[in-house]
Amino acid sequence: MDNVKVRFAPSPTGPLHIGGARSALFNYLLARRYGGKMVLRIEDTDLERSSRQSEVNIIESLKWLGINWDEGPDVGGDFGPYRQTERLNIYTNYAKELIEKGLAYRCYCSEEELEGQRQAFIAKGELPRYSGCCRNLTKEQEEKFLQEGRKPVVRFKVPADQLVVIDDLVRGTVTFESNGIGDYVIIKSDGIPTYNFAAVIDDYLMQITHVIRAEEHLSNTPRQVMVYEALGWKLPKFAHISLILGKDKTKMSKRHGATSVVQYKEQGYLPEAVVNFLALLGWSSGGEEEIFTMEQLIEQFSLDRVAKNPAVFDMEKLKWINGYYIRQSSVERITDLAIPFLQDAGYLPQDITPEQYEWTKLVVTSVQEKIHSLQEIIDFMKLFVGEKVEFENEEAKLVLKEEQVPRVIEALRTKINEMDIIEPEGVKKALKAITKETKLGGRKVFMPIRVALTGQMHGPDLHYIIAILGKELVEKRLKHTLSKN
RNA sequence: GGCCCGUUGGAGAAGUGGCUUAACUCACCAGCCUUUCACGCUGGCAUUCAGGGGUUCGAAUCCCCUACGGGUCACCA
Repeated sequence: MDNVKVRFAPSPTGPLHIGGARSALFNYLLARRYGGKMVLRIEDTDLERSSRQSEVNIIESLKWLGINWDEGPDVGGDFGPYRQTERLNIYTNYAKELIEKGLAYRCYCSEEELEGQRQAFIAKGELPRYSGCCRNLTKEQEEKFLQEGRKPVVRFKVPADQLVVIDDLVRGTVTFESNGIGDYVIIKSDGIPTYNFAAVIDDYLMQITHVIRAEEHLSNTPRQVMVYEALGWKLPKFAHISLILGKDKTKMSKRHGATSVVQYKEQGYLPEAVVNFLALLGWSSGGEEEIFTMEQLIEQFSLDRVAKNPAVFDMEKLKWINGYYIRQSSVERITDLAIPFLQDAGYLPQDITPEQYEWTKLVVTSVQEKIHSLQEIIDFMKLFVGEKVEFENEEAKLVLKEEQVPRVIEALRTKINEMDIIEPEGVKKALKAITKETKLGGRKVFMPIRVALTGQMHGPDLHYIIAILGKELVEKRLKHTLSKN
Protein backbone atom coordinates (compact mmCIF):
# COMPACT_ATOMS: atom_id res chain seq x y z
CA MET A 1 0.00 0.00 0.00
CA ASP A 2 1.57 3.22 -1.17
CA ASN A 3 0.92 6.76 -0.04
CA VAL A 4 -1.61 5.92 2.59
CA LYS A 5 -3.29 9.00 3.95
CA VAL A 6 -6.02 8.75 6.54
CA ARG A 7 -7.96 11.15 8.62
CA PHE A 8 -9.77 11.33 11.89
CA ALA A 9 -12.59 13.83 11.57
CA PRO A 10 -14.45 14.34 14.82
CA SER A 11 -17.12 16.93 15.34
CA PRO A 12 -16.22 18.87 18.46
CA THR A 13 -19.56 18.51 20.20
CA GLY A 14 -18.30 16.87 23.35
CA PRO A 15 -15.32 15.10 24.85
CA LEU A 16 -13.60 12.41 22.80
CA HIS A 17 -15.81 9.34 22.92
CA ILE A 18 -14.38 5.89 23.36
CA GLY A 19 -15.72 4.90 19.95
CA GLY A 20 -14.15 7.95 18.35
CA ALA A 21 -10.89 7.09 20.03
CA ARG A 22 -10.99 3.66 18.48
CA SER A 23 -11.66 5.12 15.02
CA ALA A 24 -8.75 7.46 15.53
CA LEU A 25 -6.57 4.56 16.68
CA PHE A 26 -7.37 2.38 13.70
CA ASN A 27 -6.64 5.26 11.35
CA TYR A 28 -3.42 5.99 13.16
CA LEU A 29 -2.33 2.37 13.13
CA LEU A 30 -2.97 2.01 9.42
CA ALA A 31 -1.06 5.20 8.63
CA ARG A 32 1.92 4.22 10.74
CA ARG A 33 1.87 0.67 9.52
CA TYR A 34 2.33 1.76 5.93
CA GLY A 35 4.43 4.83 6.57
CA GLY A 36 1.55 7.06 5.56
CA LYS A 37 0.14 10.32 6.87
CA MET A 38 -2.68 11.14 9.21
CA VAL A 39 -4.86 14.23 9.23
CA LEU A 40 -6.91 15.57 12.09
CA ARG A 41 -9.84 17.50 10.71
CA ILE A 42 -12.35 19.26 12.89
CA GLU A 43 -15.89 18.96 11.53
CA ASP A 44 -17.43 21.90 13.30
CA THR A 45 -20.25 22.63 10.89
CA ASP A 46 -22.84 22.14 13.61
CA LEU A 47 -22.57 25.66 14.94
CA GLU A 48 -25.02 25.02 17.74
CA ARG A 49 -23.21 22.17 19.37
CA SER A 50 -19.57 22.67 18.41
CA SER A 51 -17.15 24.26 20.83
CA ARG A 52 -13.46 25.03 21.05
CA GLN A 53 -13.46 23.42 24.44
CA SER A 54 -14.47 20.11 22.91
CA GLU A 55 -11.81 20.48 20.26
CA VAL A 56 -9.20 20.99 22.96
CA ASN A 57 -10.50 17.99 24.86
CA ILE A 58 -10.33 15.82 21.75
CA ILE A 59 -6.79 16.88 20.94
CA GLU A 60 -5.63 16.35 24.51
CA SER A 61 -7.30 12.96 24.74
CA LEU A 62 -5.70 11.81 21.50
CA LYS A 63 -2.31 12.97 22.67
CA TRP A 64 -2.78 11.24 26.00
CA LEU A 65 -3.44 8.01 24.15
CA GLY A 66 -0.27 8.51 22.17
CA ILE A 67 -2.03 9.15 18.88
CA ASN A 68 -0.51 11.94 16.83
CA TRP A 69 -1.05 13.34 13.37
CA ASP A 70 0.86 15.01 10.60
CA GLU A 71 -1.66 17.66 9.64
CA GLY A 72 -4.29 19.35 11.72
CA PRO A 73 -5.54 22.61 13.16
CA ASP A 74 -2.83 22.60 15.81
CA VAL A 75 0.12 21.59 13.63
CA GLY A 76 -0.87 23.03 10.27
CA GLY A 77 -0.11 21.37 6.95
CA ASP A 78 -0.25 21.93 3.20
CA PHE A 79 -3.92 21.14 2.82
CA GLY A 80 -5.41 23.39 5.48
CA PRO A 81 -7.23 24.97 7.03
CA TYR A 82 -8.29 21.96 9.06
CA ARG A 83 -11.47 23.30 10.61
CA GLN A 84 -14.44 23.09 8.32
CA THR A 85 -15.83 26.44 9.38
CA GLU A 86 -12.62 27.96 8.02
CA ARG A 87 -13.19 26.38 4.63
CA LEU A 88 -16.71 27.61 3.89
CA ASN A 89 -15.89 29.36 0.60
CA ILE A 90 -14.45 26.09 -0.73
CA TYR A 91 -17.71 24.26 -0.18
CA THR A 92 -19.82 27.06 -1.61
CA ASN A 93 -17.77 27.08 -4.79
CA TYR A 94 -18.25 23.37 -5.35
CA ALA A 95 -21.95 23.71 -4.58
CA LYS A 96 -22.16 26.43 -7.23
CA GLU A 97 -20.40 24.17 -9.67
CA LEU A 98 -22.95 21.45 -9.05
CA ILE A 99 -25.84 23.86 -9.47
CA GLU A 100 -24.41 25.13 -12.76
CA LYS A 101 -24.06 21.59 -14.01
CA GLY A 102 -27.65 20.92 -13.04
CA LEU A 103 -26.63 18.35 -10.45
CA ALA A 104 -27.89 20.34 -7.50
CA TYR A 105 -30.52 23.02 -6.99
CA ARG A 106 -31.78 25.59 -4.53
CA CYS A 107 -34.76 24.64 -2.44
CA TYR A 108 -36.90 27.28 -0.81
CA CYS A 109 -39.22 25.13 1.22
CA SER A 110 -39.70 26.23 4.79
CA GLU A 111 -39.51 23.89 7.72
CA GLU A 112 -43.29 23.92 8.01
CA GLU A 113 -43.72 23.08 4.35
CA LEU A 114 -41.25 20.24 4.63
CA GLU A 115 -43.10 18.92 7.64
CA GLY A 116 -46.35 19.21 5.70
CA GLN A 117 -44.88 17.15 2.86
CA ARG A 118 -43.76 14.51 5.28
CA GLN A 119 -47.18 14.34 6.86
CA ALA A 120 -48.81 14.07 3.44
CA PHE A 121 -46.66 11.06 2.60
CA ILE A 122 -47.48 9.46 5.92
CA ALA A 123 -51.18 10.08 5.33
CA LYS A 124 -50.93 8.27 2.01
CA GLY A 125 -49.18 5.44 3.78
CA GLU A 126 -45.89 6.23 2.12
CA LEU A 127 -42.48 6.92 3.51
CA PRO A 128 -41.84 10.45 4.69
CA ARG A 129 -39.35 12.18 2.44
CA TYR A 130 -38.64 15.33 0.49
CA SER A 131 -41.06 15.78 -2.38
CA GLY A 132 -38.59 17.23 -4.84
CA CYS A 133 -40.90 20.20 -5.44
CA CYS A 134 -38.11 22.73 -5.97
CA ARG A 135 -36.23 20.64 -8.50
CA ASN A 136 -37.35 22.61 -11.52
CA LEU A 137 -38.09 26.12 -10.34
CA THR A 138 -38.09 28.86 -12.93
CA LYS A 139 -36.02 32.02 -12.54
CA GLU A 140 -39.20 33.90 -11.76
CA GLN A 141 -40.28 31.52 -9.05
CA GLU A 142 -36.86 31.76 -7.43
CA GLU A 143 -37.02 35.57 -7.56
CA LYS A 144 -40.38 35.50 -5.90
CA PHE A 145 -39.22 33.27 -3.06
CA LEU A 146 -36.17 35.43 -2.57
CA GLN A 147 -38.35 38.50 -2.32
CA GLU A 148 -40.43 36.79 0.30
CA GLY A 149 -37.22 36.68 2.29
CA ARG A 150 -36.74 32.95 1.99
CA LYS A 151 -33.25 31.59 2.43
CA PRO A 152 -32.62 28.60 0.21
CA VAL A 153 -30.75 25.43 0.98
CA VAL A 154 -28.89 23.58 -1.75
CA ARG A 155 -30.03 20.07 -2.43
CA PHE A 156 -28.20 17.38 -4.31
CA LYS A 157 -30.19 15.97 -7.21
CA VAL A 158 -30.18 12.25 -6.52
CA PRO A 159 -30.21 10.37 -9.84
CA ALA A 160 -33.04 7.92 -10.27
CA ASP A 161 -32.77 4.16 -10.71
CA GLN A 162 -29.11 3.91 -9.91
CA LEU A 163 -27.24 1.29 -7.99
CA VAL A 164 -24.55 2.65 -5.75
CA VAL A 165 -21.98 -0.01 -5.03
CA ILE A 166 -19.57 0.43 -2.20
CA ASP A 167 -16.55 -1.75 -1.96
CA ASP A 168 -15.88 -1.67 1.74
CA LEU A 169 -12.60 -2.97 3.08
CA VAL A 170 -14.20 -4.58 6.09
CA ARG A 171 -17.77 -5.25 4.99
CA GLY A 172 -17.20 -6.27 1.41
CA THR A 173 -19.50 -5.13 -1.37
CA VAL A 174 -22.53 -3.24 -0.19
CA THR A 175 -25.17 -2.07 -2.63
CA PHE A 176 -27.74 0.71 -2.25
CA GLU A 177 -30.49 1.89 -4.55
CA SER A 178 -30.54 5.60 -5.29
CA ASN A 179 -34.35 5.52 -5.30
CA GLY A 180 -34.29 4.99 -1.57
CA ILE A 181 -32.53 8.30 -1.09
CA GLY A 182 -34.29 11.63 -1.37
CA ASP A 183 -32.61 14.82 -2.58
CA TYR A 184 -30.61 15.76 0.45
CA VAL A 185 -29.28 19.07 1.64
CA ILE A 186 -25.64 19.84 0.93
CA ILE A 187 -25.63 23.50 1.92
CA LYS A 188 -27.84 24.69 4.77
CA SER A 189 -29.76 27.94 4.59
CA ASP A 190 -27.08 29.69 6.61
CA GLY A 191 -24.49 28.79 4.00
CA ILE A 192 -22.85 26.06 6.07
CA PRO A 193 -22.35 22.73 4.31
CA THR A 194 -23.73 19.51 5.73
CA TYR A 195 -21.58 16.61 6.77
CA ASN A 196 -22.22 14.52 3.67
CA PHE A 197 -20.96 17.31 1.45
CA ALA A 198 -18.12 18.82 3.43
CA ALA A 199 -16.59 15.44 4.22
CA VAL A 200 -16.39 14.54 0.55
CA ILE A 201 -14.84 17.84 -0.52
CA ASP A 202 -12.28 17.68 2.26
CA ASP A 203 -11.39 14.04 1.84
CA TYR A 204 -10.75 14.72 -1.81
CA LEU A 205 -8.82 17.95 -1.41
CA MET A 206 -6.78 16.53 1.45
CA GLN A 207 -5.97 13.52 -0.72
CA ILE A 208 -7.30 10.98 1.73
CA THR A 209 -6.80 7.42 0.48
CA HIS A 210 -8.62 5.48 3.21
CA VAL A 211 -11.74 6.58 5.01
CA ILE A 212 -11.96 4.55 8.20
CA ARG A 213 -14.94 5.41 10.33
CA ALA A 214 -17.74 3.92 12.39
CA GLU A 215 -20.44 1.77 10.86
CA GLU A 216 -23.12 4.34 11.56
CA HIS A 217 -21.76 6.14 8.49
CA LEU A 218 -22.22 3.21 6.17
CA SER A 219 -25.67 4.32 5.07
CA ASN A 220 -24.33 7.81 4.47
CA THR A 221 -21.69 6.53 2.15
CA PRO A 222 -23.89 6.23 -0.97
CA ARG A 223 -24.79 9.92 -0.63
CA GLN A 224 -21.13 10.77 -0.49
CA VAL A 225 -20.26 8.49 -3.36
CA MET A 226 -22.81 10.33 -5.51
CA VAL A 227 -21.05 13.60 -4.78
CA TYR A 228 -17.69 12.13 -5.78
CA GLU A 229 -19.22 10.95 -9.01
CA ALA A 230 -20.97 14.23 -9.71
CA LEU A 231 -17.67 16.04 -9.34
CA GLY A 232 -15.81 13.42 -11.33
CA TRP A 233 -13.54 12.49 -8.45
CA LYS A 234 -11.89 9.20 -7.69
CA LEU A 235 -13.26 7.41 -4.65
CA PRO A 236 -11.12 6.73 -1.62
CA LYS A 237 -11.20 3.28 -0.05
CA PHE A 238 -13.84 2.92 2.63
CA ALA A 239 -13.64 0.85 5.78
CA HIS A 240 -16.57 0.90 8.17
CA ILE A 241 -15.78 -0.51 11.56
CA SER A 242 -18.50 -1.93 13.71
CA LEU A 243 -20.01 -0.16 16.65
CA ILE A 244 -18.97 -0.59 20.24
CA LEU A 245 -21.87 -1.94 22.29
CA GLY A 246 -22.62 -1.80 25.98
CA LYS A 247 -23.41 -4.83 28.11
CA ASP A 248 -27.03 -4.79 26.96
CA LYS A 249 -25.86 -4.89 23.33
CA THR A 250 -27.06 -1.46 22.44
CA LYS A 251 -24.79 1.30 21.23
CA MET A 252 -22.38 2.40 23.92
CA SER A 253 -23.77 5.44 25.72
CA LYS A 254 -23.63 7.23 29.02
CA ARG A 255 -25.96 4.66 30.52
CA HIS A 256 -23.21 2.09 30.25
CA GLY A 257 -20.76 4.08 32.33
CA ALA A 258 -17.80 6.14 31.28
CA THR A 259 -17.90 6.92 27.57
CA SER A 260 -15.20 9.51 27.17
CA VAL A 261 -11.47 9.03 27.16
CA VAL A 262 -10.89 11.61 29.90
CA GLN A 263 -13.18 9.70 32.21
CA TYR A 264 -10.95 6.68 31.91
CA LYS A 265 -7.93 8.80 32.59
CA GLU A 266 -9.68 10.21 35.65
CA GLN A 267 -10.55 6.73 36.84
CA GLY A 268 -6.93 5.75 36.82
CA TYR A 269 -6.49 3.88 33.58
CA LEU A 270 -3.15 4.04 31.83
CA PRO A 271 -3.12 5.23 28.23
CA GLU A 272 -1.38 2.11 26.93
CA ALA A 273 -4.05 -0.03 28.60
CA VAL A 274 -6.85 1.91 26.96
CA VAL A 275 -5.11 1.72 23.59
CA ASN A 276 -4.51 -2.01 23.98
CA PHE A 277 -8.11 -2.60 24.97
CA LEU A 278 -9.55 -0.43 22.20
CA ALA A 279 -7.42 -2.20 19.60
CA LEU A 280 -8.92 -5.51 20.68
CA LEU A 281 -12.42 -4.18 20.18
CA GLY A 282 -13.01 -5.32 16.64
CA TRP A 283 -9.49 -6.29 15.76
CA SER A 284 -7.47 -9.33 16.67
CA SER A 285 -4.00 -10.43 15.73
CA GLY A 286 -5.04 -13.98 15.06
CA GLY A 287 -2.32 -15.14 17.44
CA GLU A 288 -2.45 -15.97 21.11
CA GLU A 289 -1.16 -12.69 22.45
CA GLU A 290 -3.57 -10.20 24.01
CA ILE A 291 -1.10 -7.63 25.20
CA PHE A 292 0.12 -5.20 22.58
CA THR A 293 2.11 -2.03 22.89
CA MET A 294 1.46 0.71 20.37
CA GLU A 295 4.61 -0.34 18.52
CA GLN A 296 3.42 -3.93 18.27
CA LEU A 297 0.01 -2.80 17.12
CA ILE A 298 1.59 -0.71 14.39
CA GLU A 299 3.60 -3.72 13.26
CA GLN A 300 0.65 -6.07 13.19
CA PHE A 301 -2.43 -4.02 12.39
CA SER A 302 -4.31 -4.65 9.19
CA LEU A 303 -7.81 -3.88 8.06
CA ASP A 304 -8.55 -7.41 6.90
CA ARG A 305 -8.30 -8.59 10.48
CA VAL A 306 -10.99 -6.15 11.56
CA ALA A 307 -14.20 -7.93 12.52
CA LYS A 308 -17.58 -7.16 10.96
CA ASN A 309 -19.61 -7.86 14.05
CA PRO A 310 -20.06 -5.32 16.81
CA ALA A 311 -17.98 -5.69 19.97
CA VAL A 312 -19.30 -5.47 23.51
CA PHE A 313 -17.29 -3.22 25.78
CA ASP A 314 -16.11 -5.51 28.59
CA MET A 315 -15.04 -3.51 31.59
CA GLU A 316 -13.55 -6.59 33.26
CA LYS A 317 -11.12 -7.09 30.46
CA LEU A 318 -10.13 -3.43 30.48
CA LYS A 319 -9.42 -3.76 34.19
CA TRP A 320 -7.34 -6.83 33.64
CA ILE A 321 -5.28 -5.14 30.94
CA ASN A 322 -4.88 -2.04 33.07
CA GLY A 323 -3.79 -4.14 36.05
CA TYR A 324 -1.28 -5.83 33.83
CA TYR A 325 0.26 -2.54 32.74
CA ILE A 326 0.28 -1.24 36.29
CA ARG A 327 2.25 -4.30 37.39
CA GLN A 328 4.63 -3.90 34.48
CA SER A 329 5.35 -0.28 35.26
CA SER A 330 8.10 0.94 37.57
CA VAL A 331 7.12 1.91 41.09
CA GLU A 332 8.29 5.43 40.33
CA ARG A 333 5.96 5.80 37.37
CA ILE A 334 2.94 4.50 39.26
CA THR A 335 3.84 6.67 42.22
CA ASP A 336 3.97 9.77 40.04
CA LEU A 337 0.66 8.88 38.46
CA ALA A 338 -0.95 8.04 41.80
CA ILE A 339 0.03 11.24 43.58
CA PRO A 340 -2.70 13.39 41.99
CA PHE A 341 -5.30 10.81 42.98
CA LEU A 342 -4.06 10.83 46.56
CA GLN A 343 -4.00 14.62 46.59
CA ASP A 344 -7.56 14.82 45.33
CA ALA A 345 -8.67 12.37 47.99
CA GLY A 346 -6.95 14.46 50.65
CA TYR A 347 -4.29 11.94 51.56
CA LEU A 348 -1.44 14.12 50.35
CA PRO A 349 -0.92 17.89 50.32
CA GLN A 350 -0.42 19.85 47.09
CA ASP A 351 3.28 20.21 47.77
CA ILE A 352 4.86 17.04 48.89
CA THR A 353 8.14 16.63 50.72
CA PRO A 354 10.77 14.05 49.75
CA GLU A 355 9.71 12.05 52.81
CA GLN A 356 6.10 12.03 51.68
CA TYR A 357 7.22 10.96 48.24
CA GLU A 358 9.15 8.03 49.67
CA TRP A 359 6.19 7.13 51.85
CA THR A 360 3.90 7.18 48.82
CA LYS A 361 6.33 4.99 46.95
CA LEU A 362 6.11 2.46 49.77
CA VAL A 363 2.34 2.54 49.60
CA VAL A 364 2.45 1.98 45.86
CA THR A 365 4.92 -0.87 46.22
CA SER A 366 2.61 -2.58 48.66
CA VAL A 367 -0.48 -2.38 46.45
CA GLN A 368 0.90 -2.32 42.93
CA GLU A 369 0.11 -5.94 42.19
CA LYS A 370 -3.36 -5.74 43.69
CA ILE A 371 -4.88 -2.79 41.90
CA HIS A 372 -6.51 -2.60 38.50
CA SER A 373 -6.68 1.15 38.36
CA LEU A 374 -4.86 4.01 40.06
CA GLN A 375 -8.04 5.03 41.77
CA GLU A 376 -8.17 1.76 43.67
CA ILE A 377 -5.19 2.93 45.70
CA ILE A 378 -7.60 5.20 47.51
CA ASP A 379 -9.47 2.17 48.81
CA PHE A 380 -6.33 0.96 50.52
CA MET A 381 -5.50 4.24 52.21
CA LYS A 382 -7.53 3.65 55.33
CA LEU A 383 -5.14 0.81 56.04
CA PHE A 384 -2.28 3.26 56.25
CA VAL A 385 -3.75 6.42 57.70
CA GLY A 386 -5.37 7.15 61.06
CA GLU A 387 -5.03 5.95 64.60
CA LYS A 388 -8.19 3.96 64.87
CA VAL A 389 -9.00 0.51 63.60
CA GLU A 390 -12.38 -0.90 62.68
CA PHE A 391 -12.86 -4.64 62.53
CA GLU A 392 -14.17 -5.78 59.20
CA ASN A 393 -16.28 -8.51 60.82
CA GLU A 394 -16.75 -10.79 63.86
CA GLU A 395 -14.32 -13.30 62.49
CA ALA A 396 -11.57 -10.71 62.58
CA LYS A 397 -12.41 -9.82 66.14
CA LEU A 398 -12.16 -13.46 67.16
CA VAL A 399 -8.63 -13.69 65.82
CA LEU A 400 -7.50 -11.44 68.67
CA LYS A 401 -9.06 -13.78 71.24
CA GLU A 402 -6.65 -16.56 70.37
CA GLU A 403 -4.47 -17.55 73.29
CA GLN A 404 -1.09 -16.78 71.71
CA VAL A 405 -2.02 -13.19 70.87
CA PRO A 406 -0.59 -11.41 73.95
CA ARG A 407 2.77 -13.06 73.41
CA VAL A 408 2.84 -12.17 69.73
CA ILE A 409 1.90 -8.56 70.30
CA GLU A 410 4.46 -8.20 73.04
CA ALA A 411 7.14 -9.65 70.80
CA LEU A 412 6.16 -7.25 68.04
CA ARG A 413 6.38 -4.25 70.35
CA THR A 414 9.81 -5.30 71.53
CA LYS A 415 11.11 -5.77 68.00
CA ILE A 416 9.70 -2.49 66.80
CA ASN A 417 11.18 -0.61 69.72
CA GLU A 418 14.56 -2.10 69.01
CA MET A 419 14.56 -0.69 65.52
CA ASP A 420 15.93 2.75 64.71
CA ILE A 421 14.46 2.93 61.27
CA ILE A 422 11.38 1.06 60.24
CA GLU A 423 11.77 -0.21 56.72
CA PRO A 424 10.16 -3.21 55.00
CA GLU A 425 13.14 -5.54 54.88
CA GLY A 426 13.97 -5.04 58.54
CA VAL A 427 10.36 -5.58 59.55
CA LYS A 428 10.16 -8.68 57.42
CA LYS A 429 13.16 -10.16 59.26
CA ALA A 430 11.69 -9.19 62.61
CA LEU A 431 8.42 -10.89 61.82
CA LYS A 432 10.23 -14.04 60.75
CA ALA A 433 12.17 -13.92 63.98
CA ILE A 434 8.96 -13.74 65.97
CA THR A 435 7.61 -16.89 64.34
CA LYS A 436 10.84 -18.62 65.24
CA GLU A 437 11.10 -17.37 68.79
CA THR A 438 7.49 -18.04 69.67
CA LYS A 439 7.63 -21.36 67.80
CA LEU A 440 4.27 -20.53 66.28
CA GLY A 441 3.21 -21.11 62.70
CA GLY A 442 3.06 -18.20 60.30
CA ARG A 443 -0.62 -17.63 60.44
CA LYS A 444 -0.76 -17.53 64.24
CA VAL A 445 1.72 -14.71 64.21
CA PHE A 446 0.79 -12.78 61.13
CA MET A 447 -2.99 -12.84 61.34
CA PRO A 448 -3.32 -11.30 64.82
CA ILE A 449 -0.84 -8.59 63.95
CA ARG A 450 -2.64 -7.89 60.70
CA VAL A 451 -6.00 -7.67 62.44
CA ALA A 452 -4.68 -5.63 65.33
CA LEU A 453 -3.15 -3.11 62.95
CA THR A 454 -5.77 -2.94 60.22
CA GLY A 455 -8.90 -4.69 61.42
CA GLN A 456 -8.81 -6.68 58.20
CA MET A 457 -8.00 -10.30 57.56
CA HIS A 458 -6.34 -9.64 54.28
CA GLY A 459 -4.40 -6.90 52.58
CA PRO A 460 -0.90 -5.98 51.49
CA ASP A 461 2.17 -7.69 52.91
CA LEU A 462 2.42 -7.04 56.63
CA HIS A 463 5.96 -5.78 56.58
CA TYR A 464 4.92 -3.04 54.18
CA ILE A 465 1.95 -2.11 56.31
CA ILE A 466 4.12 -1.76 59.36
CA ALA A 467 6.78 0.21 57.52
CA ILE A 468 4.15 2.53 56.07
CA LEU A 469 2.46 3.08 59.42
CA GLY A 470 5.70 3.77 61.25
CA LYS A 471 6.52 3.27 64.91
CA GLU A 472 4.09 5.78 66.30
CA LEU A 473 1.00 4.70 64.42
CA VAL A 474 1.75 1.05 65.05
CA GLU A 475 1.79 1.68 68.78
CA LYS A 476 -1.33 3.84 68.69
CA ARG A 477 -3.25 1.28 66.67
CA LEU A 478 -2.15 -1.55 68.94
CA LYS A 479 -3.37 0.39 71.96
CA HIS A 480 -6.60 1.23 70.26
CA THR A 481 -7.51 -2.29 69.15
CA LEU A 482 -6.34 -4.00 72.30
CA SER A 483 -8.42 -1.65 74.44
CA LYS A 484 -11.48 -2.62 72.44
CA ASN A 485 -11.03 -6.26 73.36
C1' G B 1 -41.83 0.59 8.03
C1' G B 2 -37.90 0.86 3.64
C1' C B 3 -32.78 0.19 3.02
C1' C B 4 -28.18 -1.60 5.11
C1' C B 5 -25.14 -4.45 8.59
C1' G B 6 -24.50 -8.33 11.98
C1' U B 7 -25.44 -13.35 14.86
C1' U B 8 -19.14 -18.86 17.07
C1' G B 9 -19.24 -20.39 25.11
C1' G B 10 -21.00 -15.05 30.21
C1' A B 11 -17.36 -11.23 27.15
C1' G B 12 -13.47 -10.38 23.27
C1' A B 13 -12.28 -13.77 19.46
C1' A B 14 -9.54 -17.68 15.89
C1' G B 15 -11.77 -20.12 11.98
C1' U B 16 -12.49 -18.16 4.58
C1' G B 17 -15.40 -26.32 2.19
C1' G B 18 -11.89 -31.66 4.78
C1' C B 19 -5.74 -30.39 9.26
C1' U B 20 -11.62 -28.56 14.18
C1' U B 21 -13.88 -34.57 18.40
C1' A B 22 -14.03 -25.28 17.31
C1' A B 23 -7.35 -21.97 19.00
C1' C B 24 -6.30 -18.12 22.33
C1' U B 25 -7.59 -14.13 26.16
C1' C B 26 -10.89 -12.14 30.04
C1' A B 27 -14.51 -13.84 33.51
C1' C B 28 -15.86 -18.19 36.26
C1' C B 29 -14.63 -22.99 38.99
C1' A B 30 -10.86 -26.38 41.22
C1' G B 31 -5.83 -27.20 42.81
C1' C B 32 -0.77 -25.41 43.74
C1' C B 33 2.32 -21.37 45.61
C1' U B 34 1.92 -17.92 49.88
C1' U B 35 1.58 -15.10 56.79
C1' U B 36 -3.71 -13.06 54.30
C1' C B 37 -5.45 -10.97 49.81
C1' A B 38 -3.46 -10.39 45.22
C1' C B 39 0.25 -11.98 41.60
C1' G B 40 2.00 -16.38 39.28
C1' C B 41 1.41 -21.54 37.82
C1' U B 42 -1.62 -26.05 36.56
C1' G B 43 -6.23 -28.02 35.18
C1' G B 44 -11.67 -27.51 34.06
C1' C B 45 -15.20 -24.63 31.23
C1' A B 46 -19.16 -24.87 23.18
C1' U B 47 -19.88 -32.95 20.63
C1' U B 48 -21.15 -27.38 18.70
C1' C B 49 -21.19 -22.49 15.59
C1' A B 50 -29.18 -18.07 16.33
C1' G B 51 -33.16 -21.66 14.12
C1' G B 52 -34.82 -24.23 9.75
C1' G B 53 -34.09 -25.82 4.86
C1' G B 54 -30.77 -26.63 0.69
C1' U B 55 -25.82 -27.32 -2.28
C1' U B 56 -21.82 -31.03 -1.45
C1' C B 57 -18.77 -37.34 -0.69
C1' G B 58 -18.01 -33.52 3.28
C1' A B 59 -20.32 -26.86 5.99
C1' A B 60 -19.27 -22.80 11.58
C1' U B 61 -17.39 -21.86 6.60
C1' C B 62 -21.53 -21.51 0.10
C1' C B 63 -27.15 -20.41 -1.03
C1' C B 64 -32.30 -19.45 0.71
C1' C B 65 -35.95 -18.48 4.48
C1' U B 66 -37.20 -17.23 9.56
C1' A B 67 -35.89 -15.13 14.31
C1' C B 68 -33.19 -11.80 17.05
C1' G B 69 -29.85 -7.49 17.64
C1' G B 70 -28.02 -3.00 15.61
C1' G B 71 -27.39 1.20 12.12
C1' U B 72 -29.70 4.74 8.94
C1' C B 73 -33.64 7.27 6.71
C1' A B 74 -32.50 15.71 9.65
C1' C B 75 -31.06 22.57 7.21
C1' C B 76 -26.57 16.35 13.45
C1' A B 77 -22.28 14.60 12.38
